Amino acid sequence: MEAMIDVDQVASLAKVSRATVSRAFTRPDLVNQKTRERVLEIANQLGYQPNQLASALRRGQSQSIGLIISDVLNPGNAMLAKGVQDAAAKRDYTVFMFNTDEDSEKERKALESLRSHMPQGLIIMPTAGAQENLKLVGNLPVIELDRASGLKDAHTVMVDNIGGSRTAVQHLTSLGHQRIGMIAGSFDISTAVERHTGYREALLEAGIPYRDNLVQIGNHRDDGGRLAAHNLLSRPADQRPTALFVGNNEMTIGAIFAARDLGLRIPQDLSMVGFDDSRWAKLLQPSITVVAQPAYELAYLACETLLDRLERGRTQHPIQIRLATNFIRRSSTAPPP
Amino acid sequence: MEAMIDVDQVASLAKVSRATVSRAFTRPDLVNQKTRERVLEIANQLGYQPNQLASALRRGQSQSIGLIISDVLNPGNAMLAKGVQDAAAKRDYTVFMFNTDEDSEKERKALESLRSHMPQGLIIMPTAGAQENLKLVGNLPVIELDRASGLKDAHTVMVDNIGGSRTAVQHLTSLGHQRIGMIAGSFDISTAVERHTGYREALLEAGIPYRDNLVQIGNHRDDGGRLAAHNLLSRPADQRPTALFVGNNEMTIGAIFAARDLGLRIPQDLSMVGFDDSRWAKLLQPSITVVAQPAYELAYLACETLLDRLERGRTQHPIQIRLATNFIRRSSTAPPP
DNA sequence: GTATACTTTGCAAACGATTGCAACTTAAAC
DNA sequence: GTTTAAGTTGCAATCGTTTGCAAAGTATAC
Repeated sequence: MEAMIDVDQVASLAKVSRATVSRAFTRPDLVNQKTRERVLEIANQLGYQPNQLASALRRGQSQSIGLIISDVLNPGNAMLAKGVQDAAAKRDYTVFMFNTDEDSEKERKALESLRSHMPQGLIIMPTAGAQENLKLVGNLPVIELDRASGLKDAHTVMVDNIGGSRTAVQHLTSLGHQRIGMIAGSFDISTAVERHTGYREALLEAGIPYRDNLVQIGNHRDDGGRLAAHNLLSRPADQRPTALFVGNNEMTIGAIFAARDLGLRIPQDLSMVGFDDSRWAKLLQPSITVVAQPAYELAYLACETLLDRLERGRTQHPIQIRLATNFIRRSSTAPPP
Repeated sequence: MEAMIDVDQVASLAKVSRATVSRAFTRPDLVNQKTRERVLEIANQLGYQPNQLASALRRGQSQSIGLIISDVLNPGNAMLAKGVQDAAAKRDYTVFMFNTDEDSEKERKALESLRSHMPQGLIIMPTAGAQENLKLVGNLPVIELDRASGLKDAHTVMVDNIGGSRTAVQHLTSLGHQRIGMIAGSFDISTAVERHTGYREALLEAGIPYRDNLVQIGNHRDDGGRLAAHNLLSRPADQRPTALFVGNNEMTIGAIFAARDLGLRIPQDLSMVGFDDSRWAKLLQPSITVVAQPAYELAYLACETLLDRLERGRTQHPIQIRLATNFIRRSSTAPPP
């Protein structure tokens, strides 16, 4: 940064004290209209801007928040990042973003790094190790986004995973499917558990017995989805599921590849519903039926909630918000063969 | 943040001065081995971590950099963000990220906001207004990523757009195409100009006259691509291009939709090559031939270059790096009908 | 023993803002 | 005119570090 200009330079040019300059910026009501204009004018000419670092240090408010997500490369997460950024920017906060890649150790490092920057709050998509890791940040206001760490009294902003899954599976049962497979995420993540619960509930509701061997756990990435789908789909035709419900977007890609590998046509031979909408879901032929999440709104809301909490003070009870999902029927589902 | 522990608390418990505690962390060589261990031990017990704000203020080094990209929702940009983040994290810098959405006004605001946080450097994917906006940050070390603002002596890290486009169009001409259309980005962005240049060069090389009416300018988004493609593809068969080269990933989506709208089969009726690889390009049937960019490496390199420059001091001459693109032939190209 | 060099420590002044307090100015009330 | 209140300003301490400088301690050489 070039030779920074500080309050004193503005002050001396405006022939006032350092204090008055500061107040001209932060407490307009406390300084005479005329003086204030003069100060602002000079500050502007000099290109003066208060040093956020110094200000933050003195006031104990950094005007920034932390954002920890699993991986911006996942479009859903990118959406979350954007939502948080936009909401923060609107209220003049800046955000420090970190990626964990689903790795608790990276999460810990991120939290350590974050801590020293004195954020005023944190929005986090917790990894499996978050309960432990979050101790690091003491009583920093935290909002858990998209999933829950399991921490008691946590503030959470999530979607209705159970309801979303149930709708998806209801759609399949109502088409007449009986053998519906699921590719779930690993159960140390709350969303995976909830989506699986929704699947069970919908089956129950339709009077279809739940069968363990129709559920495969994947690693949340496409290769995991492909493996899991292979496992389910390479069974003899009378045991093979006629429909697949996949727990997240990346694994859905894997499942599609698996179906192609095995020469199964969607939706004639196999119906498919994924969780999370995406660019390609709409673009593929057939386009993929999905449970869409309001990711942007979710993140925006989480951030607003956090900032409200910061500015208006603590709330008594933990805030727990659930947003509804949106079922989008496309062309990847049909009655069973 | 909970009641923060500061140097003084550690100091008094360790029975040393504030200065020694500080040095135990930052200048290990200047403090006695034994003392140092004791201090660190106590600091650890207390969960002490130096306040980055205070440290940054005193040292005049914030240990952070700014990152301004156009839109993290674009997977290519998300990749850039990730690359920068990873490179920065590895060297203990944190990054402030802002999105401009290609809007110069947002860019200006981002720069203002950034400035007050005293970053030590900036990596920016400049908008059309960047030349003007960048004046705001004085002589802050800047690296332009992915495209050039046009500023004299700027440091840039970009891909070989001309070469990449040329290869793509050469591929088309070698298949026998004569009427090759292009959907270009708007020419106030350097990449759009360069990609168009590559297109011209390849045509020239193949002895095919350049025709202005085969080039359409799109708005970089899918709707722009769709519109532009409609314009080119709805011409009578003997004037309609038999192949399309599209200047970025989003517009390629639009072009694909347009082809579908018009009932043109890819690649039988129309060959298509896009710039930028993506999830869906591989997934679609037919899969799309593309010019892939090493986005992650590009960003990683840009960040390392910036940090080197910060730590090793100014370089004499502006750094200008070009990385090669990677042509990936898939199934969307074939000889003309 | 003293002189010399080298480690190791502490003191106190920065960094650039904000803010409680007190002093001063001006206007209003009587 | 004096008293009182409200509106403006400045002084100086403070936020939590880092660091130049000098003092103190320790080791080595003579």
